[in-house]
Amino acid sequence: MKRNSDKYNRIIEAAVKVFARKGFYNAKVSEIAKEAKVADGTIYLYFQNKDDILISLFEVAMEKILRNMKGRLSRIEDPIKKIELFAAVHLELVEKSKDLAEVIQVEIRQSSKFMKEYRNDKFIDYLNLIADIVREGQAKGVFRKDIVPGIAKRAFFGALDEMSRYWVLSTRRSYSPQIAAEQISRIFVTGLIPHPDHPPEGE
Amino acid sequence: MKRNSDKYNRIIEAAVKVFARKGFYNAKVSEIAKEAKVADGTIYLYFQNKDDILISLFEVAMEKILRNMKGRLSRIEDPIKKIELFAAVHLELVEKSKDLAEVIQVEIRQSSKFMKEYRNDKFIDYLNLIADIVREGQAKGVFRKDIVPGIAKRAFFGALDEMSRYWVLSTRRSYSPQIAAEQISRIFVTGLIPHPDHPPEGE
Amino acid sequence: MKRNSDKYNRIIEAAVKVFARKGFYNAKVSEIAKEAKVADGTIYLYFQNKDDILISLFEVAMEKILRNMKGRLSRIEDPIKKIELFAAVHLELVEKSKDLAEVIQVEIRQSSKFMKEYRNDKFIDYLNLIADIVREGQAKGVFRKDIVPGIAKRAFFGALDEMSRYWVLSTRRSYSPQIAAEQISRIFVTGLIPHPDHPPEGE
Amino acid sequence: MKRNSDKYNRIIEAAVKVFARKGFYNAKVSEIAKEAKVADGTIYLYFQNKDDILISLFEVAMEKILRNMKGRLSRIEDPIKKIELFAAVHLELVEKSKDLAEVIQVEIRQSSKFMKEYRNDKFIDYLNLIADIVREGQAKGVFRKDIVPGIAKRAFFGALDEMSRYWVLSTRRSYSPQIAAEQISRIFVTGLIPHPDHPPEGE
DNA sequence: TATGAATGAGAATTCATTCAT
DNA sequence: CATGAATGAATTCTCATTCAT
Repeated sequence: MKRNSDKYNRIIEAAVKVFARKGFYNAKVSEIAKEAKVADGTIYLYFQNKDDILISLFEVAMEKILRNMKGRLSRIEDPIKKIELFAAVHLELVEKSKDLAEVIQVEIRQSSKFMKEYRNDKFIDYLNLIADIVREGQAKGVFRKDIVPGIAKRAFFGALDEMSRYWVLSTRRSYSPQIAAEQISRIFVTGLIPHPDHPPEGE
Repeated sequence: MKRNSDKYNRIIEAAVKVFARKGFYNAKVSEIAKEAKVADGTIYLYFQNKDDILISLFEVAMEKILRNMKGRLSRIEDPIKKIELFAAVHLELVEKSKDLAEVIQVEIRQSSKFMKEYRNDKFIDYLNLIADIVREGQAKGVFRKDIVPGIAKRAFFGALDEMSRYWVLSTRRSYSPQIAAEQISRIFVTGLIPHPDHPPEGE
Repeated sequence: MKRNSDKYNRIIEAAVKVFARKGFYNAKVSEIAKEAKVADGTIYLYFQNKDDILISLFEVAMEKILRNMKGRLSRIEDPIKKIELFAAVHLELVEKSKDLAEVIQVEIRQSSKFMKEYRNDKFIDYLNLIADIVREGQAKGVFRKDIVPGIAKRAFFGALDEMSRYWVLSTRRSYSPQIAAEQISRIFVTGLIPHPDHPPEGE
Repeated sequence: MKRNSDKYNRIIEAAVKVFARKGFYNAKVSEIAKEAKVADGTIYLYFQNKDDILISLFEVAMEKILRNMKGRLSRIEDPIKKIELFAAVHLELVEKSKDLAEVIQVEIRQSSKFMKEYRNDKFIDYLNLIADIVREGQAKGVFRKDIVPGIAKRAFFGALDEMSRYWVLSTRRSYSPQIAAEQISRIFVTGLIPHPDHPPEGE
């Protein structure tokens, strides 16, 4: 419904704030309404129910994130640089949109309800960007062929995601997104073992 | 509370099942009681409230997991083998205790409520097992020194954890725990780039 | 809360009936809702909780009683007649509003909870109407000066109140409010001992 | 059951404390048990249920109070002195046994439940001690005959009782029991109007 | 479209009472 | 007699959702 209305977006934005603050189950619809400066009932003109707010919020956000990431990746050739870019962009985004990151991280995943009943295509697409990079690297002979892209994508995403969770849930933050991104992509690209062809960067 | 009785454990086990099936917020205390074959009120002789069931469950489980993992790691010297073992043991455990894994994954680690309000020492200890391996490897000159253990531990754990989430939340399972563990530790140890000293697949 | 609606008053009136019938602790909120013909939840739009219903009920009633009593007393000069009037009005009110009287009598007083935690200003004001009459009488030389108004007010109110309790809690009623009021004020004004200047009234 | 057992009395005494502290409805049987240093179940060997504790407590106490008051009154001839004695003894007792007084006052006498359902003979006997004094005074020509003893007894008791309530529920206490007793009996005996034969203050 | 008062289903928790030991 | 772990009925209050205005 009316996805472009001003109120639709206000409600989404309000929901991001409230869900991040309270968590999905402890957030009240009336609180979102208040934050969005609309009446409680108005929310039900734009969303079917509370669940639908969360799902819509997620889809709208992932749509944007996905488009952005695709665009940025398309301008690069080197699979290694793509991996590095993915990490950097992902963690910057988390850094810039803390509330949104928290909701996506915590609330969407938490609801086994959603993850089980709801086919999370956008998220799968996002993961597959990584698998595509890996496959591309393998085709180009840059990446080793004994790594399964379907596992590598989860491993790489999981690594970034755990870093995000740490930022999102703890108040302090020991490492900058740049450093974290660089470290994580370095581990993935060259591994923990010293690599003759790839001496550590910047040293 | 009187932890002597077997009722305490029966309730914990019932809670694992019910939380895994329904999620924390959709699980009813009376359902846990029924599953544990005790009266509703009995639960409150052993736990302060619903939250306390979840937290206790987590602590009891992490205690055991932590002790087991420590024991297994202590019998190995080689940091590379330790990384491989960690991955294998972690994923086997998830495989063996699906319900428990799901509850820990989804309901506790993903819960803003619990992760924000409650100091999760056991989990931190678990993560630090990884940091310790990395540090040890660096000290022995086996691992590169430009990797920050505090980031590596999260990256490695996150990779395993995302793999688990996939198993736990999807019904099908494309890869065996053994293969996943082996792949993930390979990526971490040697990276995506072909490594002259470490040809693929243990040859 | 929105006191404009007639629902507020309907709930108060329903609560008076139900509390009188069952007592505060044995009254169910759902019963009050039913009696007021509103949904259970509606009560919580107008009152914070069950306690608040009782307190609000009390304040609303005392407000009215206090205003009425003040108005009636202000039209009289003679302190003796004021004492007589107070007794008459108080007991008539009890007679006319049995349920309300019972709730005020029994439920509010009973709750040590309420009487201890809740500063019962309206009731104190009501008592002080009596102290004022006594003081006025002493100033005018009509009442003896060796009586402490702060004790006399409690003695007089207590006498009326015990009479009320008797009516409210027993089903039968041996004496009319008029006779009781007249007897009690007579005792207070002239005492038990035959008084030369004040021969018994009406004989 | 076993009214003379040590435990019976310990439970009664514990109940007095707990009911005074929390009120009947907010008092927990287990709390009484704890205070009495017996097991929860033991209470049910001596009392049928929670109500029965309150009623028994009341009967035991009234029995004693009644016997004491009767004994003291029987040693005096003058009805005026008897009135004075009654007031003094009643208020002293309240003073000495605060908890007990509060429970009788607030929890029993103010309880619709108990006062409606339960025929309160001991209390009626106590009130009738006053009626008897009045009647005796009237027979001896000391008290005026136009006062109805059945009303006077409630008025006098109510006056004392309101004074007690004040002490019991407020923490401070403005007047000593002696002064209050003396004032209240003075009002009852001679009234508010200056009385030629009875100048103030016992002269 | 927008409102927000009203609804009422639903669930956690308490605690008097029981009964096996 | 005494215990206290276990029971489960019972009730307040919340909050997503509706619908008359």
